[in-house]
Formats: sequence, C-alpha cells, structure tokens
Amino acid sequence: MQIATWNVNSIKTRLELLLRWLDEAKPDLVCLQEIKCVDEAFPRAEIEAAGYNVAVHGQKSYNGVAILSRHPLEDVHVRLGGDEQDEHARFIEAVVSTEAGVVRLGGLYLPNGNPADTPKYGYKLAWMERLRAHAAERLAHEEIFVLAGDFNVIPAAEDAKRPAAWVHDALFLPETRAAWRRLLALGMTDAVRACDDAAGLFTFWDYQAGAWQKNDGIRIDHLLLSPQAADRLVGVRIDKHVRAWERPSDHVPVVAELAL
DNA sequence: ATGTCATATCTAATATGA
Repeated sequence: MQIATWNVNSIKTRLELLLRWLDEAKPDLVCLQEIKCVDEAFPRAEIEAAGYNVAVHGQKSYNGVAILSRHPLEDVHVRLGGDEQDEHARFIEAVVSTEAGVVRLGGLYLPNGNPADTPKYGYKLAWMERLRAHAAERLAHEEIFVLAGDFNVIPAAEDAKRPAAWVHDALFLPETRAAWRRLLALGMTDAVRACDDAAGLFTFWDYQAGAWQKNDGIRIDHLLLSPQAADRLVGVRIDKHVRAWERPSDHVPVVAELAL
C-alpha cells in the first residue's frame, strides 16, 4: 500500500496535475494540504471519477486538507482537540480497512509560524503540542497509524540546502525542532529517514529566486509512522519530477510503501 | 535579488499568507 502526502497549493489550480500524478503514481491513500477552498468547491466528482473516495475539511481561501482513498473511508474526524477557538482547517483523520489490516491516517497542515516574533509562532508551537497529545492517544491503541502532511518543520541541517538561511525561521528554530523530536520520542518513525540518511532530500522549493533551478530546497513534508506501521515500511519515494511540471505546486508528493 | 504564486476584493491594484 502506498500512502502519500502532497501540499498542492490550491486544489482548483492544481487539479489537472493531481489527476496526472494519481494516474501515474496510483497511490492508495493521499493526504492533501492547502486545498484553499470550502468543502462545496472541492472537485470531488473529478477525483471520484479517477477511482478515489474523498474526505474533505476545507476553508475559504486558506489552509484546507483532504484525504483520498482507493478503499472506503470510515470514522472520519476533523480538527485537533485542545482549542475550541481554532477555526483553521488543518487536520483530518480517517480509517481504511484492507484485507491485510486496518490503517488510521491523519492528514495535517501544520502552521507555518512566521514571522517568529509574532503570535503566529506561539500558535504553531501550541498546535504542535496539540498534535503530540493526539498522537500519544492514538499510539496507545498500538495500531497501524500514520501522520502525513506538511509539517512546516525542517528537522535537521541536512534537510536544507542552506541551513544557515533558516536559523531564525519558524520552520527551523530550536523550539520547533524540539517539538518535532517530542513527536518522535512518542515512538513514531520518520519514514524518509528510516530508509535514507542522505543529505539533500527535499520536498519544497520556493517559487522565488530560482530556488528550484538551484535545488535550494528543504524537507518539510513528512510521514510519521507508529511502531506497527514502521514494522511494515518497505520504502519511500519523493516524486521530485512533479516540481518540473507546468504550473507546479511549490511542494512535491512524498510516498511511503507499507507491506499491506 | 526588491526575485513568486494564489487568494480575495468595490475587476484593478492591493493586501495577505506562504
């Protein structure tokens, strides 16, 4: 089973690219971020026609997440606990059942947090603590559980072409990386790093300043696996070629293959 | 390099977020 995450930066603008990539990659489960539309505007029919079931948690203009699945989606939940005032559409979770087992998948769009000297950074750190608490609860069930999405976290220096450029950025500040390590400390496995410790594995290249042409990228889109999921990890792939397609997202898909 | 892209709004230039 292939489980993927992709920040598409507007589903309306990226629908043709998404359909092309689904046809090419044939993932079983896909978490999408930054769909930037309300539920009613999501191109559900086109994606269902491609063979996917759809669960959407949208919002006008900003944020918005969705899960696509070749299998029926059950037990869909949206929003993280811990802040009833939080209106951002950043989290969706669903369960799929296959012959080989049950998978619980959480798709997330973690707050960017910049500028880091504003309340936006406090919101990011608070959101990461809410995610940690949620993951701790899910891990207690000792099931196949995957958190996939745009974490807006550069875990380590080798995850950036120019780490020095990011030292004061909310994606790379020590507090951000400490919160990331607290997620790992629960017992979750970074799927990419479980398979490949090479430097220069990037998932995002800014639209500005020729970042793509210079391979000036960062790794911020991740899949975190429960022990039961990590036991089944076969491999990972970053579909970097998608960044060279016409009118691309600034992020590319990341795919984990589980033996399921 | 002040470098891009997508959204919304008093449809044209600007504000916002990333």
